[in-house]
Amino acid sequence: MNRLYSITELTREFGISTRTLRFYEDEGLLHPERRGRTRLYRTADRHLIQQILRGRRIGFTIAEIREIINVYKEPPGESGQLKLLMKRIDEKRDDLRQKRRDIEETLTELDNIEEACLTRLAEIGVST
Amino acid sequence: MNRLYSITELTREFGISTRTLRFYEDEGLLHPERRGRTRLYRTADRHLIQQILRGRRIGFTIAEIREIINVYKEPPGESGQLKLLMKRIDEKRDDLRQKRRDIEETLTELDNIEEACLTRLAEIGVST
DNA sequence: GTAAAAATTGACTTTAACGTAAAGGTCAAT
DNA sequence: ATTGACCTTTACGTTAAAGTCAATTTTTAC
Repeated sequence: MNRLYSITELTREFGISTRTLRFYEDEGLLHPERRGRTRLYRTADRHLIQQILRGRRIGFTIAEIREIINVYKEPPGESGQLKLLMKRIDEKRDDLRQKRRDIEETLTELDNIEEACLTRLAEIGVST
Repeated sequence: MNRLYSITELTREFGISTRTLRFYEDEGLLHPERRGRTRLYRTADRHLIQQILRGRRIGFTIAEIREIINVYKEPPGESGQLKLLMKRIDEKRDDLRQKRRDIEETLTELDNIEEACLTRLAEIGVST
C-alpha cells in the first residue's frame, strides 16, 4: 500500500484545504514529492498530516509541532540539548495533564447541562 | 468570605493581564461592580474567571464560553431551543472526547521521546 | 488536440485574543 | 506637594493560522 495521493485527495480525506497543506509545507512540516510542479504525497506524508492535525486539535502551535517532528527526524546528540529537551517535554506533559483535567470537568459540566435540559423538556411536556 | 477583589489582585492570582480582564468584560463575560470608575470583583466573578480560563485552556473561543455562561444564566425555555442546545452539547462532547484521545496519544508519544532521550544520555555516558 | 478541471504561486485579507501606548484620574504615604 | 502604586478609557498594533483571489500552468477527458 505505498500508493501516492494527490493534494485534493488528502484535503477531502482530512477536511482541510489545499491552502492549509501548502501552508504546512511552507512551514517545513511536509515535503511531498513533485512530478513536474504537482505535489505527490506518500503514506508517510499522510501519517505526518495526521500527527499535525492531532497536534493542532490539542492546541499546539505550528512551531511546537515542527519541533516534535524534528526531534523524530534528528534527535539532539549533545547532552545539554537532551536535558533541555527533556525539561520541555516535562512541561508539555504537565500542560497536557492539566488540559485533560479541564476536559474531564467540562464533560461533567456538559452532562449536567444536558440533564437540566431533559428535565426542562419533561416539564414542558415534550416527549424525547 | 464575600470579600471584594481589585483587578490587579486577580491578575496576579491568575497570571493574566488587566487587559485580559477588561477584554472579557467588553465581551460580556464579566460584569464587576464599580466604585466610581474602579472595578470591584466579587467571589462569584472569581469563579467565573476560573471557568473562563478553563474554557480557554481547552481551546474554547470567547463566543463558546459566553454561550455556556449564558445558558447557566438563563436556560432557554422553548423546546426547540432546548433541543438545539442539546445537539450542540452533544457535538461539543464528541469534540472533547476526541481531544482527550489526542491528549492520551500525545502523552504516550512524549513518554517515548523521553525514553529515547534517557537511552541516548546513557549511551553518551551521562549519569542522570 | 483542445476544452474543462485541477494545480500552482503570490499577494492580499481576515479573525481571535489579546498587547501596547497615550493620556490621564485617585489616593495614601512621605 | 510629590512620589508611587493602582486604576481608567481609547485606539491602534500584533500574531498565528489560515482564507481568498487572481493570474498562470498542467493534467485529464473526450
